[in-house]
Amino acid sequence: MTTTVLLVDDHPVVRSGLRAVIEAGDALVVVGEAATGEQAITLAGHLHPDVVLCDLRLGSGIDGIRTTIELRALDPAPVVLILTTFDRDAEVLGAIEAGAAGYLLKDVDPEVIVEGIRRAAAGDMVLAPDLATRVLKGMRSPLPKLTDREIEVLRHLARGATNKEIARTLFVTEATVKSHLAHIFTKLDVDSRSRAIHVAQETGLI
Amino acid sequence: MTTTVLLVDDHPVVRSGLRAVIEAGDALVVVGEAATGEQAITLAGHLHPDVVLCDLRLGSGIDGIRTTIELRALDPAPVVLILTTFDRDAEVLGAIEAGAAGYLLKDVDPEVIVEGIRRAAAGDMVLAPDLATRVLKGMRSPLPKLTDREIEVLRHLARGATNKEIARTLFVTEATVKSHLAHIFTKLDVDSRSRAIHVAQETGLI
DNA sequence: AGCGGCATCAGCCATTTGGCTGATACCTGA
DNA sequence: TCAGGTATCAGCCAAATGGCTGATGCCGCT
Repeated sequence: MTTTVLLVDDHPVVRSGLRAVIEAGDALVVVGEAATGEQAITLAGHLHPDVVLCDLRLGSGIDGIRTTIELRALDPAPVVLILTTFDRDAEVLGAIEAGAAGYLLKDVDPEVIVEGIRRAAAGDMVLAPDLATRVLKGMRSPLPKLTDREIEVLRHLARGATNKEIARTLFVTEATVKSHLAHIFTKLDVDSRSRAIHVAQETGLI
Repeated sequence: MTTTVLLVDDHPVVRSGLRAVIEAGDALVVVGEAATGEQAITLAGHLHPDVVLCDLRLGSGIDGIRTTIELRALDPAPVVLILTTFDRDAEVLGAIEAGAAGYLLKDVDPEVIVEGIRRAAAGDMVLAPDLATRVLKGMRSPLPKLTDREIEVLRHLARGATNKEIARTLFVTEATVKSHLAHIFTKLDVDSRSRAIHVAQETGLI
């Protein structure tokens, strides 16, 4: 019984590499490739692959998490395995919550990827070893929930804007910006804008 | 006359993909693969490839620019073609200054990569279209040269450290840290730590 | 109708940060 | 030997930042 796989990655080169790696064995067969999340959803609806191997970052369109959610809503729902370069906490959790069966880092050896797909197809949870603890850690101290406005302020912060500049851009007073910042600092458990930026980038909040 | 190519990328999957893409035609042959810059330099010294296709980000070891410099110091020196996902100004310039014959973005189609290698091997300069203007723009305002100490301070800055913390870590007084920061700010043409962090990240300084 | 969350704003005050000027010491290369 | 770059430190001062307390209006949910 061969397992069918759909590849989703915005880089043609990576797709070629995955295809080469996956088809080197004979238990897996790549039935399709998609460059965007939208394409992946359409293709999966037609091809009914057993497993979808999906990059988290998909360029301009919808991201891997959104794609995962849509894929899992299909009937029959494919097993979704997330593949990515970075191991940001927020994204690990996001992917798992979205219904992904696991999470592989791109810098692992081919056989690990193949083995991951095999195990995911069998219904196992697949996590890169150094990620398992991270996920658990994340479970213990769930990501702080920032409001949309706070995220917006955070983005300006990360671009190096001063309170005054942020205030001007958002058409509010500096007092308001300071208020948002105070909340952000509390939620992120930091006490300076620099560290807030750092934490936000670390956890993938922005 | 076939052109020999050495692949340098820390992701096995990407190497597989590049190999598949490159060897699809018959004008190019991949003679080796390296996962790190150090490995690339050693291999290039033995294999004497015509072209080295090198990722800018190589994980933990030396980066693509450093690798380029070392490769260009070999005799005979291979043509170095930089491949990467991001089009950061600093890195474009850095790579060109380091002697790279060009710069390709990873998200292009296979044939563009093959064509790029062919042209680089022929002695052409290869720049992704949307990068040419960027390079020229960058030429006008060359990258500021920071000292080692300043880079060190900048890293701590980017991790959100206060002046006091940086001072403690580096075993100097706060006055010294402030002095370094003043120089950094002047060189980066900014006036706040947040913006310094942003510029440093944008330009790939850290 | 009331409660909680959110976005908005204000004032006060201590700390941090950044601009400026200037000094010492070391090292390297002309 | 001298100039220039680097790293180190100091003091002064203005501006930005962060902590605190508190207030208003809006919206959605119960």
